[in-house]
Amino acid sequence: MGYICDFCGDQRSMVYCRSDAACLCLSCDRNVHSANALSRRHSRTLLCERCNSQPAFVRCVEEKISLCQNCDWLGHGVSTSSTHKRQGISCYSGCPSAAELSSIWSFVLDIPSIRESTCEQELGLMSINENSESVGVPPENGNVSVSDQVTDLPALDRSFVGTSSIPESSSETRILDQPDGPANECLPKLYCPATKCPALCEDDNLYDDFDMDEVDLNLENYEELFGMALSHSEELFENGGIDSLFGTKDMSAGDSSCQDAIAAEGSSVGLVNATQPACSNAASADSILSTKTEPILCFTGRQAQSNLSFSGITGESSAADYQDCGTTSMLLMGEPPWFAPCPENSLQSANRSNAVLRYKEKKKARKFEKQVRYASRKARADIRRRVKGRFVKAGDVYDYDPLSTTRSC
DNA sequence: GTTGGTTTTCCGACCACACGGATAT
DNA sequence: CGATATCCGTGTGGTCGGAAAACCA
Repeated sequence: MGYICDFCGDQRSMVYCRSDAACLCLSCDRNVHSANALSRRHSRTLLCERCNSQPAFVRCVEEKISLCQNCDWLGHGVSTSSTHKRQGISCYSGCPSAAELSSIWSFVLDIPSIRESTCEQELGLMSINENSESVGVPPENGNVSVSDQVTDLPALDRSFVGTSSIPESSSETRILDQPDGPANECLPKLYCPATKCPALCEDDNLYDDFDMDEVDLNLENYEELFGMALSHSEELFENGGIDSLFGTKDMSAGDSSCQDAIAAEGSSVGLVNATQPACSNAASADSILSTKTEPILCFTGRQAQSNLSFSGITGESSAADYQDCGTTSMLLMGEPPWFAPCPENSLQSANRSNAVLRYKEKKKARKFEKQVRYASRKARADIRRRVKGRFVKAGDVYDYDPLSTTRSC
């Protein structure tokens, strides 16, 4: 596993894609993730150079090696090597060029295959899910931000390995500890711990059953259904919280993405509302984490409600995703969702009904594309002869031949 | 508004067999 | 300990049939 590219099986794998759970060489990474807009959004990071199977999240400056959390812990948890300087490794999406990769990972200049990487035509499509604050955004590269900040990762980072506690990175602490104020209101919006460091959640079984890719989190549906936080928050209060939302009959089991999406959003609104009066200290915030919605959505509250942070579940979700979601963004911005009731409730109700209608239509038209895991098997199945749709033994009579559409009987 | 019959939609099961992972040698 | 052989579970698509939903009188 690992080391050799999962796609071509030839080149040495360099990056890890969480969405595909695949180790890829740079060439295949570029090819695979330039296929379409969705694949471009896959969050990738360097592959751990020690175990060659997990995404790296730090670069040991002393040893010049990229390590996943586990290997970092094994290598730096004890002995004198624990004092090694380590540099956070950024995730990226899109199709970065060699220059862009070099800009975010200065150390990759040591790796010839990256120097050789070319994808100039895709310049500007890369986005970096940064481990630390952005320090510059080259105009020609849009949403690329760069940081080579070297940090000493505190022992605290390792303490949650194998536990179900919520990861708390140093950067998180840095953000959350900042004083409240207008200048900081935007920080939670940009902050997404799981995105910044996939490895932080990698060992956390808490998230094993939740995969953003699988549920295809559709933020557009959020806005359709939850465009008005007020009406929903009121409904949640009236109906006793998120359970009523989970029981919505409109949400068929097959449409798990919408269900999960709504669950996530509903949880965010509902929980914030329901717990807001008591959510003024760390203890109350922690209590949120113990609710049954924990696997779906995590909150990391530290100080006041304005510091409530939205924590993504997997590295796949990016800050940009949340920026797309008006309601969530509002929460992230620290604005109280329980703002004064609007006198135009009837109008909002009508709008909401329209939104639900649009959602239903959209849902009806929606088709889940089957994902083929093994192209070779598909190729074989495509040419196999059948009888009434069933495969038949080679040489037996058949009534359908995909190749010639002829019949033997 | 309710009921019963008809039509439409949805979804799981079925088939053979190459492939890949696990295990044994 | 690595290489090879063997075993066994998995996945693939078109069609069918039953269940559920939708529709209509």
